[in-house]
Amino acid sequence: MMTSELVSVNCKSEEGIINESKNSSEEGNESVEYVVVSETEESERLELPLLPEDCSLSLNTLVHAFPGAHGLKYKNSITGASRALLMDPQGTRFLAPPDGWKNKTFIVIYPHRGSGDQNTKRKKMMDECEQEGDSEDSQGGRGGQFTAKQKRIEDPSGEKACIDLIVLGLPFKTSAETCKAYFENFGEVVLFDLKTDPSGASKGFGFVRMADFDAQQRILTQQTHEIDGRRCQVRIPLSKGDTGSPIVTRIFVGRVQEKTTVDTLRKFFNGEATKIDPNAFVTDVFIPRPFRSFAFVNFSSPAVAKELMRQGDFIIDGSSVAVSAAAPRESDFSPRYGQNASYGLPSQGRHSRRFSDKYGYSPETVSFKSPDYTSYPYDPMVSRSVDNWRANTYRSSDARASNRFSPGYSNSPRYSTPARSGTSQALASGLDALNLNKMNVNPDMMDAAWQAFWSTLSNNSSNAGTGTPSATNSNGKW
DNA sequence: GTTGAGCGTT
Repeated sequence: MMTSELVSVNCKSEEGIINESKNSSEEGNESVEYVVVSETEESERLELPLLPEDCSLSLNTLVHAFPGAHGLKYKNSITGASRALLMDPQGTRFLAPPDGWKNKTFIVIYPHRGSGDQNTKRKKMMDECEQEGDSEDSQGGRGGQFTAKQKRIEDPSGEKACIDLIVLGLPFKTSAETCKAYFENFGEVVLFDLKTDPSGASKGFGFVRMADFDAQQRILTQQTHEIDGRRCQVRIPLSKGDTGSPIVTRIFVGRVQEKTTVDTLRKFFNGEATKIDPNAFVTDVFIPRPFRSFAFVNFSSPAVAKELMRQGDFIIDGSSVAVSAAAPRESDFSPRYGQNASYGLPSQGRHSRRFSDKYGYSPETVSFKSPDYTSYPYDPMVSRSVDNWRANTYRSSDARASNRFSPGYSNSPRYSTPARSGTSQALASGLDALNLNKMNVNPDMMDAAWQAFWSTLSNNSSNAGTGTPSATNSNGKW
C-alpha cells in the first residue's frame, strides 16, 4: 500500500517522460507514458508504454518488442557505467530508476551474451544454416551436427536438462531456419525440428531444444511468441517418448484452512519463493472447491518447488500446512517405473508426514515424468486470476485427461503394458467406466479427484493386499 | 494453392 503510493508519487513527478497528454492538454489521468528502449546504442529506438497503475515497465511489454530480452540497463552519466534496472520481487516489472525514466535510453540486456548485436548474431546463424546446405532440411541426417552442444546440456541430476519443446501454430510457410533464428533470441538453440508431411510441407509445428535451461524457462513462461507474423505457443510436449521432463513446478499444500485464500497462499509462497530464488514467483494457486483442506501452488522454478517440498512445513494463517509433491498423474502409473516408481501420496490430514519420512528417501531422488506438472505458458501480467488460468487449461483438457488415464502408453509398443496385476490399469479402467476421462474437466479437478482417491486408500490400511504399487513401496504402512 | 488444433518417420 505504502509502496504503490510511493511509486505513484514518483510516477507523477516524472516530467521528462514522453507523455501523450502533452499535445491534448487535459486528459492527464488516462495518459500512457513511454520509455525509450533500444536494442543497442546504435539501433532503432522504440518507445514502450509504462503500466498506468504504477508507471513500471512490464517485462512482457519489453519481451514482446524484444524477444528474449532479460533486463534493461542505462548509462549512468556520472560514472559512465551502465546500470541495470531493478525489477519487482515477482520479476514481472521493471521499476523506475531512482531519478526516474526521463531523459534516458534504455538498452536491452540479453542473457548469456555481452552487448553483442542481436542482428549480427542472427545473421551469422542464418548464414551458418545456409552453408550447411544438406542439413537445411532438418529432417535429413543431423547425426553429428550438435554433438558438442548437446553434451553441454547433459545433466546427471536431470533437474536442469533441457528438453524438446513443442512449438505450435507456426505459419505453414515458415522455415525451420526462421524458427531457429527466432529462438536464438533467447539463447543457444540446439536444434529446431520442423515437422513436415511427406511432400515436405510444414505441418505447422516443430520442436525446439535450447542449450540453456534458463533460456528454456524464459521461452516457456512467455505465453505468446510471434514468429513470421503469427502467434505461436511453446509448450512442454505431451507426446509419448522419453523426451519427457522431470521438471516439477507444482507443490501440494495440505492442511490448508478454509479461511485461507488463494491470495494468501500466493503472497505467502511468493515470499518463500523469493527467499530461495529472487527471480522465482508463484505462477498459479488453485484451491479445489468445495473446500477439501488442500491446494496446489505452481512456481516459475522447479528448484523452488523442490526446495519447498524439502522444507515441508510452513505456518500460514496461524496454522501449519504441509507441502509435498503433488499426486502422481499419468506416467506415474506407467509400468515402466516398476517397483521403483514414486507414488508420492501427498501429505494430508493426519498423514501429514514429510515425503522423505514416509518413503525413506528424499524427493531429490524422485523423478516424475509428467508434463502436466510443469508450468504452463502463462502471462504473469494477465493471468493473475485463477479463472484465466483455468480457461487456459480447459483448452486441452481432453488430451490431458485422457493421457492421465492411459497408464500404459498404449499407442506405443515401447510401453506395452506387462501382464502384471496392474492396479493402475484397474484404476484407469475403473475411472474409465465412470467416463471420467471423457469429461471435459479442469485437470486440477482431476487432481483433486486423485488426491481424494489416494487419501481414501491411505485412510484404509487394509488395502495392502491389492497389489498396489503404493502398498508395495510402503509395506502397507501409510 | 486452401487450413489452424495438435504432439515428434529422431
